[in-house]
Amino acid sequence: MTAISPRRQATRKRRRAILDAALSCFLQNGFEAATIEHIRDASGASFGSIYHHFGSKQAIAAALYVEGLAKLETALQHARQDQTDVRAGLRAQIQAYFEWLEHHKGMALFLFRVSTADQVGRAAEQIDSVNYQSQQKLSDWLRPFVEVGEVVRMPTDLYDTVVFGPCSHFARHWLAGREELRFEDVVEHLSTSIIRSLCDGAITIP
Amino acid sequence: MTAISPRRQATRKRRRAILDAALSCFLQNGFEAATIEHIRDASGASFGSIYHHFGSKQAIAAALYVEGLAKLETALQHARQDQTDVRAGLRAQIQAYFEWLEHHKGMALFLFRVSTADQVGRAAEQIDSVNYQSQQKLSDWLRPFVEVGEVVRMPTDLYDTVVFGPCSHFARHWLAGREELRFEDVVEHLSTSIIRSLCDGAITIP
Amino acid sequence: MTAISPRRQATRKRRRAILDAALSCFLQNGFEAATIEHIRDASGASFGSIYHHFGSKQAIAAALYVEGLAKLETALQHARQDQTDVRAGLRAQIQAYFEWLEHHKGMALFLFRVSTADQVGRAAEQIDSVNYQSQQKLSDWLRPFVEVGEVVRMPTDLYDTVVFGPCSHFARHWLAGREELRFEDVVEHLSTSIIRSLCDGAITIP
Amino acid sequence: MTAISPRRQATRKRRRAILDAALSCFLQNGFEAATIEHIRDASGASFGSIYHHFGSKQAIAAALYVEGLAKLETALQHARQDQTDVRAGLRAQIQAYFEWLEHHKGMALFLFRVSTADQVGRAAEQIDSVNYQSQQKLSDWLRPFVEVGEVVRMPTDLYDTVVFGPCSHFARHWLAGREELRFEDVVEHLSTSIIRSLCDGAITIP
DNA sequence: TATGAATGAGTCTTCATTCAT
DNA sequence: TATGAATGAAGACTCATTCAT
Repeated sequence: MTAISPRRQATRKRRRAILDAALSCFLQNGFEAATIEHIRDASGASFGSIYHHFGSKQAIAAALYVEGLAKLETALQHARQDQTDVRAGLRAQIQAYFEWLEHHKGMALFLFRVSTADQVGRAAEQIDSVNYQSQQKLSDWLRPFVEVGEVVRMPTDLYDTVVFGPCSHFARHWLAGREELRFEDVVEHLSTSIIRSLCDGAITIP
Repeated sequence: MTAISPRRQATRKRRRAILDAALSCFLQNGFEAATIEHIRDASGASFGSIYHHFGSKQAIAAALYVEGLAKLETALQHARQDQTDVRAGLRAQIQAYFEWLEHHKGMALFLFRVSTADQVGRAAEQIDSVNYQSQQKLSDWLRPFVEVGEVVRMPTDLYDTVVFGPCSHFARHWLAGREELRFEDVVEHLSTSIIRSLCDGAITIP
Repeated sequence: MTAISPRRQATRKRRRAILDAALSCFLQNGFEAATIEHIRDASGASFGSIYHHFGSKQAIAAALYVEGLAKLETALQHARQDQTDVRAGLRAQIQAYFEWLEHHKGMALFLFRVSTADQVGRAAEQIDSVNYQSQQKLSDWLRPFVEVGEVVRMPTDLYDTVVFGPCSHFARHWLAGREELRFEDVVEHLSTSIIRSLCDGAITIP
Repeated sequence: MTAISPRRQATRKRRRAILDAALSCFLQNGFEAATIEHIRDASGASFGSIYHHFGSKQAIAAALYVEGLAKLETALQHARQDQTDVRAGLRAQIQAYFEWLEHHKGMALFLFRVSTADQVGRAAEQIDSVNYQSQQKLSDWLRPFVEVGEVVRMPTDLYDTVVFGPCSHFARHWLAGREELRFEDVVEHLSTSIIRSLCDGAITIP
């Protein structure tokens, strides 16, 4: 529909190339160890071009982070969509979470690293905001089930903790290569465990 | 009892001062951004002295990490000790975990950062090992309860995930200043939730 | 009279905008620190446009310098014009000098800076020439008075020194914000002082 | 008397070498064009050493400026010392001024450049202060003569302007190679002119 | 053991200028 | 004429580490 000028098109490609190269470089040896020169070589762009588009190394990482988290969030959103059964919905989200991780290992590793990084600096607010929104979406989806008593009531913030706490904990170890369990088993066990922690014993409407 | 020579005493003090200064510096702007010069200024030691005692910046961080994790592990061990009731035992550990965090915020933050850092380098093995042992101790404590059917049976690795996944997830956010819930409430809710996920529905010997 | 094509008109406006923006930028942090990008942002022109009109950063500064010095020279010329009394004439020039400075602080500061700059480069000759002409005009105006003995005879070059040396010296300090004297007082004192140094004791035709 | 440790001695030499090299480099093509690498090559110090001792390129220039101005000030002080006759005293100072310039052309040029520079930044206060003190010393010396009516009374700040305004004005041109007058003549003419502007017509005690 | 001057490879970033559209 | 993406050489500055005293 919307015609995109070839100029714009080229710009977009450049940004993409830089982001991809940067992710690869950051994963190789970490953010600090990655140099703009590496990114330049990997992306085919020039120093000037990189700075023209992003302004700083930090900014590249931030852009990458926001993009990655948005994609993960989208995957979760898809899994949640149209789920009318809590248990099935939770299971679907957990499965989607691990599937996304499996298919985007690099980005996933990057997300974990950045989220605990000490040097997000200027980008911190932006990142906090994305995190917060993500948390909200889960609790929004759960609310109706809480209202009808199918899910235990607790402070809103904690739903994210209870659902994705175990998932991310395991994922960190797994991405670091410290786990060798079969993926399906983990999804199965954690789903069961998480569902139990949220739904069992909740007042069920008879 | 053991008489400590004043020489040894002084050495110990120096090391302590350097470690404390280093932790403070690492927390300020992160490991990479912290410079030996900052640590020197904060500790009162000289370049030479710092290198005499630790040999490298990495080594300071490693020493700090091992020390911190050991202390946390000790706290958990204390909480587990002599607990014969699973639920009470789990609750005690979770409470101990959060209490320790509350009293050692700086160190806790540092531990989280290092554990996901991309540049642990030489210290990686050491760190992995400490992590692994910590995981084992929890599952060792749980085993008897699993045997008697009070706790759900699942792959050994996952107990750590199910118990400390939610705790650490919340703790990360809390340490980053993104949470404002009362501490007791969190312990209460998470304990209940975790216990439910592990114990409820398990075959209880009548 | 002369009809100016709208094309020309636009061009002139652009040049003006760029020059004004450039002066402002140069004053902000100095010639070196000012970037074409700053000038672009301040002028509303694009990189390409700026280079189309001026060709280089140096050239912008040179254009600005020549324009400024010409204006100052014009002001002095006006003050000199038709003055048949040395003392009144000197006083008028000194007053004109300070008045111009007061009304063109930015440009004045810029002129001082460029005139002592170490990097005038290509524009050096042009600048020297303008300076030289200015010096000549003063001594030309003084010559008749020297001939009749109303003004002390000294090497031609020194008249500029004796008259504008004190003025510019004070002006530098004043523009740098290091002086708080009332303007009229300074003009008064310096005029008196300068006139005395040039005229008193000169052989007056009875 | 005071024994200086060889360590201190070496440090002093290093600083000296760096300052000398820097002055030479700054004069070559100006402050901006001079690179730390040039200074390193010219001084024999390393990058690190230069930064260890001065911290920044700016700081080197500032140190150089303060040192230079202090030396000039000392020369003037010497000239003033024990002068009980205003005219002789003024003449001595003016002569000292030009002699110092002649023997320290490089430093003199540097002083002029820095004093009108636009990028003194952090060092600005320090420089202002030195300038101010220099001004004060002249007016302090003149005060007694003003009191007895041998020198015209005017705002304190203006004495510096009236005396050194013409001198520095001429010196700038001369250092820039735009003047070819014999030195003694200039001193002679300017002294006479300045003395006349300050002393003639002043109420002389009969 | 303590001190702090010295080292120098390595980084990020800047910026005047060009040129295809 | 206008635009702004691209270029890439160049430079200031950093910092872990060493070592003579």
